[in-house]
Amino acid sequence: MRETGRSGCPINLTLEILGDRWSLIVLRDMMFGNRRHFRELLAKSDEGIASNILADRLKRLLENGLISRRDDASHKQKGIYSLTEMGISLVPVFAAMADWGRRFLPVTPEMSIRAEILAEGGPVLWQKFMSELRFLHLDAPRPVHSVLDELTAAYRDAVERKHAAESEPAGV
Amino acid sequence: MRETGRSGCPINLTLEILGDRWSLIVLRDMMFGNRRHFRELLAKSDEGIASNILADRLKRLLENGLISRRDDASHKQKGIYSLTEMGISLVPVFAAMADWGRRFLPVTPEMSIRAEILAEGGPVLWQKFMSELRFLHLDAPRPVHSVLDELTAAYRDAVERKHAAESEPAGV
DNA sequence: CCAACTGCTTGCAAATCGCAAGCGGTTTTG
DNA sequence: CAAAACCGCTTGCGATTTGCAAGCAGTTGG
Repeated sequence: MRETGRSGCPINLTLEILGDRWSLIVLRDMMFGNRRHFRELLAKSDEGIASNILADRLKRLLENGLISRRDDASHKQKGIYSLTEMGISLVPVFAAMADWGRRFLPVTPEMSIRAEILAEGGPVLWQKFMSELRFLHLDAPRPVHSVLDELTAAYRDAVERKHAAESEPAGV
Repeated sequence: MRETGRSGCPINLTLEILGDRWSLIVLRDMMFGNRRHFRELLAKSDEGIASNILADRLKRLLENGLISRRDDASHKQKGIYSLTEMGISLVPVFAAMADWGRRFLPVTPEMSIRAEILAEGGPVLWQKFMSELRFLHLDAPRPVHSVLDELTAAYRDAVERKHAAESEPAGV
């Protein structure tokens, strides 16, 4: 996308790789939604990325070393995308961005519950989550506790509470 | 730039505001370089933003509440841009991005010294820095210690060391 | 055999980008 | 006090990127 390196500033270099509307969305879905196939990333996204954009971003993320790709043994056409250590290391960035977003932007409660947990858990929880991602995406041993399950369960609870509240008569 | 909100996810909403190549560059220069005028942001940037892009980004950042603008009393044409609390609160995001960039991308040593200090200082240092930014950009009282001076001094030392090394004969 | 699905590409109009020049006005300089 | 420099910001324009829809060859499951 961009070929001319402008400066050696770490923030600038980070933005040259991730500074667009979709790259971090793709990584978010891989990281927090455990979406590993093209179609999963394409269809199950709340934001609706276009297929050509997704293909382009996956290519760029591959080239930049944030993700890797291998063939799915059970399906000759499927490819499985995995986070690399470089991609997994973005957890603190996501945590900081999500915490900022939930404090200053009109987020929905059920979408911000995971950001809240990550903010409260702090770096200790982030490290646990990163260990789990190394198990899911690399060949690291399984950790004793699943942060992803915890986050997903909290999200589902929030969605259920929302639906329950919506089906109740107003004002109760 | 973008008008359709896609989802209430905090990461998505953050990217709708800041997910482009230049918005965070502008905020970085205001925050770490204390650049407050249009021309300062235009000319003294290592990356060379175009003037129309800068004007557009300043407008968007104003609309989204990340910065404010007031007239410069000493110069009828100048406007002074300041970070709001919303903008100052991006310090942890910058720290996380800068730390990630310096670990995985080909940064130059003198440009990454500040990222290193911020990473080592952790949240305690970030809070000190944010207090200083509230003094510089809002009407908060002056803090006892200047993190910005510390960062700037370290950066200048690194630049001087670099120039000294370059003027030496090779291999010494 | 066939419908559904796989990752991914193509075509195209619209939006955005980077670059250069310029604008009316203000401040500094000689 | 006039010329030069500077101020924030806009305009024009060609090149790139985006969003959207459709489609492709190959694979799988019923």
